[in-house]
Amino acid sequence: MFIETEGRFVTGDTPKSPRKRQARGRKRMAELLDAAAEVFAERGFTGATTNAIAARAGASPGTLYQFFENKEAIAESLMARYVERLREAHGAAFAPEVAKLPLDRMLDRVIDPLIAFDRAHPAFYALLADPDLSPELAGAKRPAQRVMFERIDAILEARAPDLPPAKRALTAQVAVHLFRGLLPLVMDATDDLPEVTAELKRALHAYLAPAIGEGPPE
Amino acid sequence: MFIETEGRFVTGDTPKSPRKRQARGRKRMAELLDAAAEVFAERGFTGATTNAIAARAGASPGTLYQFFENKEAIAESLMARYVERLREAHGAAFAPEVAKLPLDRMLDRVIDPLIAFDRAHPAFYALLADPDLSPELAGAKRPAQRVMFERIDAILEARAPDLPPAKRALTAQVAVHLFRGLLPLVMDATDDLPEVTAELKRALHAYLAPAIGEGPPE
DNA sequence: TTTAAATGCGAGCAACTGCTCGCGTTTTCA
DNA sequence: TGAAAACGCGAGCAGTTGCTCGCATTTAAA
Repeated sequence: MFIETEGRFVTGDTPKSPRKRQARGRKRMAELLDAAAEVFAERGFTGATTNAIAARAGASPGTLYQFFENKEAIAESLMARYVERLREAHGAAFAPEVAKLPLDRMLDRVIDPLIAFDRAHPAFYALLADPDLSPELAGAKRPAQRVMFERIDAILEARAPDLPPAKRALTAQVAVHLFRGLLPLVMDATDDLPEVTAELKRALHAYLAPAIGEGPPE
Repeated sequence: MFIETEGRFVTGDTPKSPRKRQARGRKRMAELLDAAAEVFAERGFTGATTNAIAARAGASPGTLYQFFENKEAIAESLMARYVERLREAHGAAFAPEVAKLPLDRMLDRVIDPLIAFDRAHPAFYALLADPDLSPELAGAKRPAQRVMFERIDAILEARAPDLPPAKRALTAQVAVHLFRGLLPLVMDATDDLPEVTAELKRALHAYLAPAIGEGPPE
């Protein structure tokens, strides 16, 4: 029926019978993903070694490959986990009511949790920012990009219903990239995080205000 | 006295005697850098193979390593070359007079050549965007970042002399990152390049206008 | 012309890395 | 309880990659 961890279908091939994971096995997978997050955050995707990930999790390479087809699959699973956590943790930031807030309030509600998430999960940022894996891991990155894009697009639709969809999509994409452009500053910030955050909001506010207005739509 | 291609000094060690390059040798170096630019653009830094670079230049690995200490040095030389070209080609975009233009004109003068340069030199973008090499190649990336930062900072100083230096530096850095954030869209754009460019300018205009005003300082 | 330095080659080394395979242990389930 | 399945190990394979080394050729200087 289905395959765990994004199993892929090969032409003319029935999907491999899904392996029945025991509680112990699922725990190991989680541990391996935790370890992978650490190593990816430290060395990036290409710099990370599957042996190192296994060792970090206190497991052997053989064990790792019992749960993940290959290195790429590890990153994919990790990204899937992040996307899931992002949805559940910050779906509230994009609740319908948010679209009715004044622009500055809205930005607070959207930006603050996102920054907190990125800073709490450096591997998420490392994988997203790494262009090496674009061809192979595009499939893993895309959902994460989608999450942000779609929700911002939805907010824009609520705020500026008259904006043509193409223009709205462009605006949403630009907004996402503006945010991501400042992420390096946000990630490196220490004492000056509040200032950098304020500047990020200022930039987004300035860009979005002409398109959707300062206040809520009447 | 000095060492070619960013020779480094090791503690308690006299710099290696600089090698006297012949015209033939300098030409080979240029060819190798051209080849490196192609391969870096196609595969990124880690994905690029020194053997592939040598082959692309019609040279052997041994020849390559006669001119470059190691793979990292290739990227460093290439970045140095780009920084030099950037300075000479677009120094005009940052001429003193530019600071006296209205903001939108100023952005045209600064942004258009930068976009043209980035699109003409994909390896430049590939190396700048690649986070893998951050630790090792930070030294090679920094000058490139500096070029943009310092000049924008200079413009800001001319336009808003009353802005505290710390605040001005932050604004300049944010502006650079906003630009870089939209670079992926700019690089991938085909038909819609004009729209993306316009959006980039819109964003920068909106962010900078409050700080330095629409028109030239009186 | 002589000679030392610069250029050039390419087989191949040493190290690394993703991943496998054989085998032993633990858990599930009938 | 017994077998099948899941879990676990780690030595090590196969492939890759940055880089070297011995040697040949070309060029610059004396």
